[in-house]
Amino acid sequence: MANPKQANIYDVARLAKVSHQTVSRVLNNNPSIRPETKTRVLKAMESLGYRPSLAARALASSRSKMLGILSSDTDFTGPAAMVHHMEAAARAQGFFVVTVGIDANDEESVQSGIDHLMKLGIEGLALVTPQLRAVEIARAAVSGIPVVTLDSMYRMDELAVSVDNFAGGAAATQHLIDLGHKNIVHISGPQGWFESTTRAAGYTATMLNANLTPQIIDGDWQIDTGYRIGKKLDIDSKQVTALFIANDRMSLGFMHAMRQRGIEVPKRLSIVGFDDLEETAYSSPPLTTLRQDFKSLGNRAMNLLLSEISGTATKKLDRLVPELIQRSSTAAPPKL
Amino acid sequence: MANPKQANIYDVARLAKVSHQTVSRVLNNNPSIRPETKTRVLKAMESLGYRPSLAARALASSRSKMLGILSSDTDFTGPAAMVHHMEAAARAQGFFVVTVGIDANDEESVQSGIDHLMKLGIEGLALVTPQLRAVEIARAAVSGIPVVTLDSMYRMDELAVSVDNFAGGAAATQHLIDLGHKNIVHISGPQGWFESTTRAAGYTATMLNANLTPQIIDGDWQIDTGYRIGKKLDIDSKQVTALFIANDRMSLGFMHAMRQRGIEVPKRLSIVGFDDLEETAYSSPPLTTLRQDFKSLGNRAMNLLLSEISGTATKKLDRLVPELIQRSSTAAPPKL
DNA sequence: GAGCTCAATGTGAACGCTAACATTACTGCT
DNA sequence: AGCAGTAATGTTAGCGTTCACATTGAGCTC
Repeated sequence: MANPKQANIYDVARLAKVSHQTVSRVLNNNPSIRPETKTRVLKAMESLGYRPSLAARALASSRSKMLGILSSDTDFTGPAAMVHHMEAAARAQGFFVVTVGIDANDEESVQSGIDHLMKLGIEGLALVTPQLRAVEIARAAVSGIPVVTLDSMYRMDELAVSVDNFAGGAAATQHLIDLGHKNIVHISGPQGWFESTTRAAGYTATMLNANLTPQIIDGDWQIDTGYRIGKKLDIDSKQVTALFIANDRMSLGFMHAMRQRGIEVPKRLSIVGFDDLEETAYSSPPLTTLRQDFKSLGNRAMNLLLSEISGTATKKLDRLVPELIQRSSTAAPPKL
Repeated sequence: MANPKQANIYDVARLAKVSHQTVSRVLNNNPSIRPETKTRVLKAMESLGYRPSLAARALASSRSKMLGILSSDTDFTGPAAMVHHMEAAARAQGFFVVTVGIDANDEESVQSGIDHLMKLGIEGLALVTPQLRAVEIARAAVSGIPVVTLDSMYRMDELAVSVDNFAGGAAATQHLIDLGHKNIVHISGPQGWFESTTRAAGYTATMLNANLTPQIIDGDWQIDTGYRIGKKLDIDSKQVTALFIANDRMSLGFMHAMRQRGIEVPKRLSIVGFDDLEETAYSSPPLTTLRQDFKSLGNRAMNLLLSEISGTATKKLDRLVPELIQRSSTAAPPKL
């Protein structure tokens, strides 16, 4: 209970009647230590309430055990879940994670976030910033440590875990085509996001492949944007019967507009979202969407990074395919 | 561009033709340094690309510049937003934040999370874990550094920033009473959460004050629980006309059940939620709820913690009152 | 112009660990 | 018995800062 002063490695050594180096060996699980000695040292540590100083260790070994995560849009469920699971995975291996939230559209913010992390002497960095520009800045500012990107497809020679957004976009579109829809509109995410362009590309390719004409409306992920587009979209004269909307939040806003306009989903209009937010199963109607496994994404990314740090890396890229969750916002098209 | 070896304080000193201590003084903004000397040193740093070693500084000064956040339910918007803004506030003052995500219902998880942070030598800790038990464990395991709690009301002599959940619960209830409702049911959060009990207390007090009978159904924050309660709640024979539901997610689930049962909100039943999730404005119908300002909450908590660390603390407690956001899920009761 | 003060800077040690090399004490072999 | 070889442990020297104290020299007083 006494806490006059944190014990150091010498205090432990003295109590265990060994040299401080032996204590250090116990600390680092050096195999050439007699089990008997080891337990003696362990006991001494215990009785002194010894805690190794990370700072001293970092200074002497120049390994900080620190990892950085640069994350934008941390308030959203997806990034938050990824970051959360990355932290857990890192902690399981004794690493500390400093997460820095940035505004990915503000280069200054990205740069200062990176600087902050570099000051720390991180051993690895994870980028949870889908915006192209932010990734570029980060890559340029960082050298000498491995960098893993999540949810992006920037350069294939780097470490990356990505969702196969192309496949997701294609699956969404194909699902609607299979139901018999021909006039399918896509509301995309903002420019400059990997997810946006890739989902849109999956949509476009699938439409063309079925001899249908792609029609894309630019969105920006915001729920309100989905709502506003929904309010003014000319559905009848264009005979639109289905939409693939690039994320669930816009879909929720869009469906709200449909309710207000008295347009029935899925009777008149089918809708497919993307993300599988939790509330999406409880919306009116429950939304057909593509599920992303953020937990797995985070875990894989962190393990990639850790294995690169420890030099045991085998593969450098990992990719997850989103899964189509079919609910009641999609049905066969109406006869027009 | 060369990067043979990170320059240290002696390299800078040599180049600037001063002693290493003078460099250190420049680093720490010591006032007793001649401006002329200072710029010379600064220039030397610049040209060497010097970066002070945090580890060495921590070792020598025993100040780590590290802060810990212990956070449960990090995937949810509220905690995620708080953590995010706390990090930003800390970074603005040169601190590094390590956020550890825990399962607050698993004592083991709480304990190991704390241990992890203590190893780091954090200078302060923030608890974003509303569960009573987790806060207790944390308080017990930590000594010698300031601890701030968010969103809780554990011990009034500690640092804490809390939402006045009592006032929030009371406001929600009063709003329904003002509309003319008498038979108002409350669906609460889970046992063991500060928010749960306090919101329920605000409800109960307000009901009693109006000579009405409180009726509480136990919930657990989950959207599905709201749905299931909604599916089976006996509304007619009990002549329930309004509910105050302890959070928005349960409200969303509940309203979904109402739609399925063909019970109109707010015509037949008024509903008030709590949190003001973003999607809540776009639900069917848009939900009347109580808004919590997570950004402000996070900022205030961090500033409280930082001022305590630097010894400039003035006040120890801060409290925010949630704001009633009136939308279309509440109206006057029907004539039954 | 000797002595004093104070501002500006320098010196050496300490922080708690790891790295690299040194020493000890067994074991087994001839 | 003597010696090599090796398993187990010890010794010394940094790592890059800050801290406490020492030194220098210019400006002032009398």
